[in-house]
Amino acid sequence: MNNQGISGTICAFYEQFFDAEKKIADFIMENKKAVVDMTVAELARASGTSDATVSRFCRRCGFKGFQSLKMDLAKEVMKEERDSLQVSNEISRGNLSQSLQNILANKMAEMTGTIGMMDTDNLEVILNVLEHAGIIQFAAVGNTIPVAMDGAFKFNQLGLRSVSGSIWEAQAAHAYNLGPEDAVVVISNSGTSKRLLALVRGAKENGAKIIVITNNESSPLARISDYKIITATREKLLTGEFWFSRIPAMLVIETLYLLLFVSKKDAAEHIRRHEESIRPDKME
Amino acid sequence: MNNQGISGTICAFYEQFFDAEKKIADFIMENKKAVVDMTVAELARASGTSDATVSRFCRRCGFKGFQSLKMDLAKEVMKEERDSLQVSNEISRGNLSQSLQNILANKMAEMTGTIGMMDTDNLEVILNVLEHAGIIQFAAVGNTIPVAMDGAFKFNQLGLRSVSGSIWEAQAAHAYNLGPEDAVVVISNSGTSKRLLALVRGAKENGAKIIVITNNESSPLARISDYKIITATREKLLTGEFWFSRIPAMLVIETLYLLLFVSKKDAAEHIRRHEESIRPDKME
DNA sequence: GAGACTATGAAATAAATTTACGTAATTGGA
DNA sequence: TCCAATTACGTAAATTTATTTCATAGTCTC
Repeated sequence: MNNQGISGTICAFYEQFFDAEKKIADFIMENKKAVVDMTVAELARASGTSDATVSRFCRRCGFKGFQSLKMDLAKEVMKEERDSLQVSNEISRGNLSQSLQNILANKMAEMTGTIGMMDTDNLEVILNVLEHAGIIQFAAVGNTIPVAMDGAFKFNQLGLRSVSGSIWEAQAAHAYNLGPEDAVVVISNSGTSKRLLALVRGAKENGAKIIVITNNESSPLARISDYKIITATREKLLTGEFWFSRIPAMLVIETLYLLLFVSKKDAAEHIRRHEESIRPDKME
Repeated sequence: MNNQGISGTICAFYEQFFDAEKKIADFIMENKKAVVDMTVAELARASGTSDATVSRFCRRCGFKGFQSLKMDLAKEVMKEERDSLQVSNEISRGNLSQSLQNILANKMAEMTGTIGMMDTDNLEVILNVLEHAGIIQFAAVGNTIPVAMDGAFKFNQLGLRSVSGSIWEAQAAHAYNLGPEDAVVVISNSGTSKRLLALVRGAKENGAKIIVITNNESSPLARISDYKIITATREKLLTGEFWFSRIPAMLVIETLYLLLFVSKKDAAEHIRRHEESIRPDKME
């Protein structure tokens, strides 16, 4: 059974092929992409040979049959496409298709980077803190507030008491009421927000544990916190100017959520009840 | 005719599959590599269904037939191999390192699927609508509200007037005030929220353009909307139970944002001014 | 509980692939 | 030059594989 690319096989055996087989080989090499959607009969006609020869050709190349060869060809086409796909930061309305691929590549890199930088020991400790916290406050300012809200939503669904808010004063007031058994998850790309820093200081004085999700390892917020998770946001690179991607922070939240979900025994039941509660708004 | 990724397609259509079709979908997702070398009959037996159902399944996913689906699957397997993205659903506290990789792989697959299913012509039209809208309302309910808020934040930064809110009544009241020059971006995984449907109907009666971001291609919201972008959320498969990933929807928002950013001449200036306005809260 | 509807699998049909077989062309030895 | 022997290759039959049809069992509705 063949397992190493048709092109290679064809080239290696080319001289041993009979005349009709060479015709088939030539046609495949010239029209890989089209052959993927052909039947034996079509390929036979297109290459000026016959069904039988095509079928025999596949066997002689080491494949189980025509379908098997086609599967291999499909993979090869994909491989070549991928290789010729150079990831760049170019985004334009002119070439939407390529721009989408570039955006995707950048987002994938952000996610890979974020997960890659996670230290499992550190993560383990953070998960423990969260699991045993009295209350978890998700804090953020500006356009990161949606991520904090999402965190509170998700954690409440798991059965972990959580709060968040869009008004800084209210968030701060709440933080000042926390105690040693509680935890604050601060989300801040830059890690330099004075308001979040004030909030964190207040919570810390009361003994609450501080977990920060930030893009900036050595920022004031990162330094003051007990535990940190560093994200790999790269919009600075993408547009040359500004941060705005919420995806890495969101990924961190979803990751914590998933890991807590699998270890918390009653999590599924909590989620089921939540789903039940929102069912009346759903159709069907 | 389907042109991108089975995983994405399966995730997007999963809810509208019948029971037997879900069995097939599940089996394919779990055994991609093996399915590439299977016949219809083999897949039917392996998934506990029948030949007829498998064949119908391929059609319903948008493929020309079983062979066509298999070609696509072969390509996808290759793509994942190249990215060394062996998507596994195993998540446990026991092996954090591996679990992180599995979570990452799933998230990457969600993103690849979501971007892959985007049709550039459709996207072009949507970008045009957004660029020329009088006001853009981002609407959502429940735990998707953070995504809508993020959308409004980002679009305002670009200089595109946008609103969102966390109170449904207020969102609905606003939607009823829109006119033909305005647009509503509705975000709903299931696409079945009665409240969002009511909101959309109101806006539509006033002539506003409706753009939906949903995981469910044939949901009531998707059908009533003028334009749709389908996401490939796969948490149903990941935990076997519930949807909760906001990342695909967020990716759509960020993608629209980036594409509008590069085509809108004054976008950079708008963002600069916004950054300036929040500087006082930043340290250093 | 009767009637309409529909999801599904068994069986029939259709399509595609492989195998069997025959032919024509080439080779080599008288 | 002519007659086996060989063999590359195509036609057509056989087989495998995929799709469509149709009957049924289950669900929903009135």
